[in-house]
Amino acid sequence: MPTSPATRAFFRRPSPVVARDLLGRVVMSTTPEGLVAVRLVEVEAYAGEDDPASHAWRGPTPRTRVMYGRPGHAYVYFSYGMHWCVNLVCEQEGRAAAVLLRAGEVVAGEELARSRRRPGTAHARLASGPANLAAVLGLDGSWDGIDVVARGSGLRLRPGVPVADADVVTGPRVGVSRGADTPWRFHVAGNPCVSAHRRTGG
DNA sequence: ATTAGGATCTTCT
DNA sequence: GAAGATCCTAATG
Repeated sequence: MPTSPATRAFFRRPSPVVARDLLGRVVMSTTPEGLVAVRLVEVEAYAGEDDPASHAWRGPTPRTRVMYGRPGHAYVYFSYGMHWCVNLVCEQEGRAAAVLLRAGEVVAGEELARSRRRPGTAHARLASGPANLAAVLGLDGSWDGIDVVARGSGLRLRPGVPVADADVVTGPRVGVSRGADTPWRFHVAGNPCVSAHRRTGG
């Protein structure tokens, strides 16, 4: 029964299980500018080629190459011509399952995180939304494929404070039309950093 | 409070 | 040519 997100076994499990377990965990990026850490409060699971909402639905492309690789690596993709978003690859090699990191609270490196966002952004909004979360961590395409389990990696996970079942809310994934009936979005009930409160409530 | 539009990548039709 | 795992700003009620 893996409990630490810093192990390969943690990511070998089904992506919805990994997603739920990631709530409350801390993602940390280290760059020459410094360190930023975010405690996750909202994530979404995607399956591989079985999942019509997944980037891997139609099979491998150059972009999704990393999704088909080993678990515990980051799949970083460019969205809507503007934004970067981060997933963590799950299950065994070849399965293309992943968890999208959607929102969190900045718990370390607030000043650096703030410098990567619009001036005047409220604390709770710094990492609210997948592109915002990637932005405060300083991530872009050069991070695609990075191993978050490897010691000394620039992107790592910490145990954080796990979230009790009573505080976990599940629902349909945000912004997807195909596969919208699959309740694989997980977030912390009532947390102000959750990105889709206004749209879906809870 | 809600809505509409812009930015311009990757993939599919 | 269109849609998408988005976010921000400006224009409206």
